Amino acid sequence: MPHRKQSPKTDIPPSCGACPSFEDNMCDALTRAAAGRPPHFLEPREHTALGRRIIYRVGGTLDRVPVLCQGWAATALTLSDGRRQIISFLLPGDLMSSTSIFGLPSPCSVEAITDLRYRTFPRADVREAISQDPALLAMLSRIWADQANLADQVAVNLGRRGATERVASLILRLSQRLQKRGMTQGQTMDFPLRQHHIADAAGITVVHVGNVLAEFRRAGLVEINGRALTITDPAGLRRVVGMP
Amino acid sequence: MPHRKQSPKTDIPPSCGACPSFEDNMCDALTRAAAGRPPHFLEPREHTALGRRIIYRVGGTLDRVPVLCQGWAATALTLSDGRRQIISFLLPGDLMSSTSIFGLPSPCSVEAITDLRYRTFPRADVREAISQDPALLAMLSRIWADQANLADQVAVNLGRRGATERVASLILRLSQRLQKRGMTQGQTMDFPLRQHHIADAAGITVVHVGNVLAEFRRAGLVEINGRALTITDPAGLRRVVGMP
DNA sequence: CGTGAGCTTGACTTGTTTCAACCAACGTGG
DNA sequence: CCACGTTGGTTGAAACAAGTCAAGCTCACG
Repeated sequence: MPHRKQSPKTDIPPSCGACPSFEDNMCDALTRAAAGRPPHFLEPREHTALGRRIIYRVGGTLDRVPVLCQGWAATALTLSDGRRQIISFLLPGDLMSSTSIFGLPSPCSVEAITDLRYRTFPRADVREAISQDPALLAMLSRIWADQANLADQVAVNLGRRGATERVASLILRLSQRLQKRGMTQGQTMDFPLRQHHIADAAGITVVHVGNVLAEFRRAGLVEINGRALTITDPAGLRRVVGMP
Repeated sequence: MPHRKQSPKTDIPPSCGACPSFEDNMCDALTRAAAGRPPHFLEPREHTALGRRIIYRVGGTLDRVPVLCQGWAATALTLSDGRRQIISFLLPGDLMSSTSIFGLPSPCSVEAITDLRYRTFPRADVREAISQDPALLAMLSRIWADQANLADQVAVNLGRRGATERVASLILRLSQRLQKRGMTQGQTMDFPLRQHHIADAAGITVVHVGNVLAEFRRAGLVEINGRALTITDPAGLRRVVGMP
């Protein structure tokens, strides 16, 4: 049979620490919250996953709270006829399922884009830590608010903007989030997304994504080489989405 | 100058109690949480607002937590060039701004559709009640999960469905939410939305909304008379959104 | 070397927007 | 009371954005 292997030559380095440090990194916060507690309280479990794999299915409940440490993932929803919408991209340091904290069913599936490394914390411990530590609750509320904010932006994008605006805003938003994590080199960043990821996130077809990106390249706005993306004209790109 | 009056012949009845009782009604929950507490703890303030008025602006912070008791409102985001996206419709019993609980800036504006009655609770008290009562925290988490769920559905709708599907799913979702509140009479419900509200929520133009609704009427799916909407063929409408 | 995943390009079709005119209902102010 | 302006809805024709279909390309893998 033809090649079914998912991600051939990858070796995932061991242990956290690759998890970038930034405001509201749950991995950091929970690890710190475990200090001075009984031995196995909040003890994380380490996991890895291959690219393109579905990690959590929609509607499922988890008894551990997962935090992404390395690699890119996406949360998505698929209609019965196969149409797919990517709700958000998960970057290192992101909580992978906020509903898991309260044992509620997940509203969307989580899928690996690249090979991943992630940790899971026992739900009961997380819940206890949150209800005892006001700072943790405040952080959780900031994460919630952030997600709501993002969801609202996604809604305006999908509902009220054209294809070029959507793709531009997607790239800009990713760039900002990566910058916060110190994962950019100047205007260049690691960019493992295939065009079909962009299509499913922007709510347009793969073919059209190709056209839009080609247009951007011709206009000297962005440059994509292999798995790296460079924003050659940040101001121009921002002008595309109407944010001068 | 011509008539600037907003809602001519409305009289808003006094006091809560119109607030429908259903799972996760914050108004109820907070009122119950105030029982057996010092006199002014969690004491609500009553408010009214006229239809079409903006109640809270995007980016603002509130020191009181608002809960809608009567009437319909919408949360919306407007682009600099005037394009508008309605994120969600607020129905009686809904928390009007979940970020207000933690004093975080609102990601969207809140606008009255009909004349409204709503109550606000002091933020500090709400926060204290939540951190002391696990049941309240659990309820908040359910509300938040519900909103995330809704946001995800909105994203699929806007990103991956056509106009007719979007409008149908909008009507169905509203009908379900009203049913939960006991605000429907059979398949008929009070429906104060104008076509431009539907347009801004579904991410299409007013003209096109008119076309889609006319098509629904011709197909015998829904009937709109004045301010009442009847789903004449629920199964048929569900079939439109691909949910048999 | 063969295969499949991913990207590019072009021609054609479809869905949605835009523009425009028109009507009905309603309040308002002369 | 009537004439007027506004809001909300309806309809049709033309313009446009995006989708679909199809072919050809590269490249990494097995």
